[in-house]
Amino acid sequence: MGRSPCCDGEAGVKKGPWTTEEDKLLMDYIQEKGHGSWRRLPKLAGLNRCGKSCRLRWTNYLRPDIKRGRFTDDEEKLIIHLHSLLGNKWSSIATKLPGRTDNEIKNYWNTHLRKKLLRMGIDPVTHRPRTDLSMLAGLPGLLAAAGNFGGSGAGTAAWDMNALKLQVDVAKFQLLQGLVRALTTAAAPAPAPGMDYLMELLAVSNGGQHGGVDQNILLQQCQWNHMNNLPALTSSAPTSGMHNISGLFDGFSAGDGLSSTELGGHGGASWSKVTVDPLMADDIECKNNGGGSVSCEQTPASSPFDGLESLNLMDDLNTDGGWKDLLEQMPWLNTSEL
DNA sequence: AACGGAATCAACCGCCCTCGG
DNA sequence: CCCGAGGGCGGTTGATTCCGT
Repeated sequence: MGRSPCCDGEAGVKKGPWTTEEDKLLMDYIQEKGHGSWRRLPKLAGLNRCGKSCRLRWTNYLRPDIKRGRFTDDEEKLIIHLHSLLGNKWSSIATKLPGRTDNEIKNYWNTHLRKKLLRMGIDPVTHRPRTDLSMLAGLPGLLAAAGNFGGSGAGTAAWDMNALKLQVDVAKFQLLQGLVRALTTAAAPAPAPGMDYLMELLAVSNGGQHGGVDQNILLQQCQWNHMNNLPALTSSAPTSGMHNISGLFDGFSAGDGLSSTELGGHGGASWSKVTVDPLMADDIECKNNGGGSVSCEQTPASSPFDGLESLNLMDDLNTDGGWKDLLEQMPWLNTSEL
């Protein structure tokens, strides 16, 4: 089809920043007569601008229902979540944030959120850990060196917190999270061997300090009982928007750098193949099969997001013999749910 | 105080889609 | 069905502001 002829060949049409006089002319005209045809509007309103420029100025700046000022935490989380589902569909995302324009959201994403995710080790395109799985190769060695995993109870050997801090990244964090979840639900002898150590690693990887993560919250998040402790990834009604979605982040926003989107949205989904889709809002059915085994069914064929959040931890584990070896030291651990 | 680089965001560009003739 | 006008969208630019040195 080619380019629109709009604004082409209109020599002498003004470009650049709008003056207050121009703003007033545009506001007055639209408020009195509506915008009608954008192409004809500039002439009728007495503006030396192209229609497209007028439309942009109105929709992104002059419209009376535009909300100004900082994005709230809830808005920020909603944008991240919607972006994980919709990608760069800024106009679609904007429809879920009343008063915000697609341009504003796009700018905010590019200047703040994208960088924030990158800093957290999350790929802003895929919303998954920037997983260079080769990085994981060293972890079993780390574990072996640091603690006495296969043997008698929690590891007690001295280990270098700072070295671990450097080496345990977000991807590892998620695998560790998986292990902890498995540990908490398997029919393990009590106390679960290695549990303390893994919790310690998680704390380190999440902030370098024991207090980096509320371990009770983490434990809750990791437990696998009837899936009741999973965040409310879906609801059976058209999502109540902010409320429902912000629930995904409960308990994980306290300045630790990782929200439960990362913990629950990715980690959780990776276990259960739950499709995280508040827009489609399909029901999910989970069945407790006993013995820590839970099966879930969802994903209507029509969902455009089928499989979007699916990721099989076992694939990751199988790519690395070291992890296999590690798991073999925990024979009581049922990995079938991974 | 001056400077330079980084961050911000309004505005523009160009492609795509829809719809009516 | 074809074509073109009009509008919408996502990507990019560049002027301005902020911030560290």
